[in-house]
Amino acid sequence: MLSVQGFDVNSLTPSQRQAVNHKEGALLVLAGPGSGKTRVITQRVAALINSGVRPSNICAITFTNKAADEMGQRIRASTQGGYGVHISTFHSLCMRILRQYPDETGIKSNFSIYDDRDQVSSIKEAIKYCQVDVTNYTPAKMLGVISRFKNDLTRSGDISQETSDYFSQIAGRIYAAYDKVLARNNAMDFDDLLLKAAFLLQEHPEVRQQLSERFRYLLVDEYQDTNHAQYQIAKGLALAHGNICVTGDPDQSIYRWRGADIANILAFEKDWPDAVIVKLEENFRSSGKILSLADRLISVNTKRKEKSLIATRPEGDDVVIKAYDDAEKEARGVAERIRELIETGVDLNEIAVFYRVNSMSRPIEEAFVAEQIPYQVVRGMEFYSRKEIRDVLGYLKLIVNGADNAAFMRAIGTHPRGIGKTTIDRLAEYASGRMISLYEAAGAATSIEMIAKPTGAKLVSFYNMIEGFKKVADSGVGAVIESVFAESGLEASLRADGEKGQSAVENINELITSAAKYDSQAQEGSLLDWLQMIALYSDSDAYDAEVAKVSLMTLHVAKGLEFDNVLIIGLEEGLLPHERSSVSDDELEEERRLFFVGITRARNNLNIYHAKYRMIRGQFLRTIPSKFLYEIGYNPQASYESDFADDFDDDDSQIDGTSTEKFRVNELVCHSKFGTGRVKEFLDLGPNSIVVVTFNTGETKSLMVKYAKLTRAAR
DNA sequence: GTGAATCATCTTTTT
DNA sequence: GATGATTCAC
Repeated sequence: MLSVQGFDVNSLTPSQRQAVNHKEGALLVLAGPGSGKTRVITQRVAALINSGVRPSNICAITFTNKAADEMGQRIRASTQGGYGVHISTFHSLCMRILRQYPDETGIKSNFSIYDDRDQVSSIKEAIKYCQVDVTNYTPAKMLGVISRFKNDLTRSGDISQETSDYFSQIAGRIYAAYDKVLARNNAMDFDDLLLKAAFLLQEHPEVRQQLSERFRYLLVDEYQDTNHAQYQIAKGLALAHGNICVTGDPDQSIYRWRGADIANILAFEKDWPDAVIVKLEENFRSSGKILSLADRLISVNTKRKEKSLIATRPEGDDVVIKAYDDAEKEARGVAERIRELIETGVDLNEIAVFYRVNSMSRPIEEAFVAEQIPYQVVRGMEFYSRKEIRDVLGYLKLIVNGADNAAFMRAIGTHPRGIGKTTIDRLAEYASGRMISLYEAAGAATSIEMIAKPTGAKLVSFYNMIEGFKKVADSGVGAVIESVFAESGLEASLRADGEKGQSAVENINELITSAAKYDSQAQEGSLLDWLQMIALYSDSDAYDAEVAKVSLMTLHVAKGLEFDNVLIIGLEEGLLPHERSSVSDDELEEERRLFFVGITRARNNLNIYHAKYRMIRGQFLRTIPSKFLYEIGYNPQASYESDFADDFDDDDSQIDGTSTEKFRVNELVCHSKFGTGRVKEFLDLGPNSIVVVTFNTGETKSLMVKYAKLTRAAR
């Protein structure tokens, strides 16, 4: 009855059937969690194919590569010849489009795709070039600003140097400089893929025409998490025929910080006035008790279209909510709970642990190791961001794209080779003077006056080595990596590095194996194709749902997945909701949706934990239970008071021997870390009094008086 | 000029 | 508590 995998049309609800059978024109599927949304999309694609539409005329866009793979498998399972359907993420689709139209965009198709670390080094260069105060314009901040510009399809030239405020002017200049750095390196960041594709469609009607002839039916999953650029791309692709189907749930929008705009759902009805709207409100996934908890939580959000969650399953087990003393005990509690579940015959791959930030996986992992519970951490880019892997990729990117200075720096710095900072600085000076890449400059290094002849010879031999690799590149990706690894000196340097080097060697061997696999599967895969593919491939895509292991992941990664048993940890103020997101009501509502997403992943069994103390930035701090706990109808205070004294009173006096002070509202205070601030609220709880302070940095923090070491500001 | 060692900084979420 | 920038010793 619950089988979401099944494809028996007769088992569809009337709404689902309506969505599947609506083949021409615009369709908006508003679907709650567990409503069989992905099933509807998949079946709709199958229905299109079975009614005679050529698979290659269908384009389905998913949120992750993993989701794309799964959808592909399901479509192939339920159709004959479902192979030609284009299924990918927005980013992968845009990459392909950009490679297809180099003349229209002026982008050479061997571009590098920059990940976050390449971006940081590029933005640093841009900031330096602009000669602005580094403390006000930090790399992370500027990358965030630029990313928002790009996602809103604002180009650096669009930012007025006259009418904008001072910060925007500077940001605009840094944005322009950053663009120049990327262009010089023949590189694109993730946002560029979207932005350039969006403008390609906007400014070249003939391209738009060709693409809408190719993709006569467009489907977009997780539409609530599309940003403006993605919205324009989808609109542009469907403009000619209007066959566009999108599915989404505003209550599951958790990427607002990345530019996702729920307004896209509202705009859909305006853009496509004839759009049919289908609502899927029945939930086939979660037990009644889990669902009513989720409903209670999400109802607190005020900026939301009222939508009901209709349970179709029995009430089920009680949701377990528990407090532990600290993160270690919480982790042990998780492990114990999982042991219990295993004893009742639960499969390991039907258990997942969710948390707000990646660093929270560590105590859990330690507990699992101690308890011998097999697990997999599903993380963003774990494998490809390993140092040794990035080193190898540096060489490979340089082989494909000699203009990529970041790749040059990475490759030349993998291990000591007698070329140091001074030489690189001089090389960079020479290269920028002649408007050539570092790589080209290295090839001519012996004729650079500032560089000593023996050092210059080393640079030239590095250049010749890379040139040599180019010849190997035709014989397959695996082969290139093998020769790069052996001949660059990287292998020798790692092998001389003991145990640590040994594991690095193993990782690179794993890379070679996967590349060789790619060689044998891809029909005409080149090194360039492979590089651009893995740049958009994250480790969460490698997550294996079949393997007998418990899954650990952030709440963001959990979106779109489901498990029989779910454990969510760290329900504490500052963590969930996260302190960086608690500034505005909108952000708080997004945190609430994030928790909602986590809860609604669970089919049968849900466990929610929080710790009374947690190590934050190296400090052991007493926590405040998350307001979300109260919102789901649970009073954490009781568990806090009961055993607080036994466990911690002794330590308390050692942490801070001073007696509890009483602060008045509006009083000026000083904190060793956060600086000065003004008391906003004082909760007199005797020795456990809490003071809420708005600091001059703009942050508002709730602090336990006895730990915070607040002093009254003299004045 | 190079490479190791120390010091300081910051710490959300992801394609 | 990791990563990067800077200093320091050869």
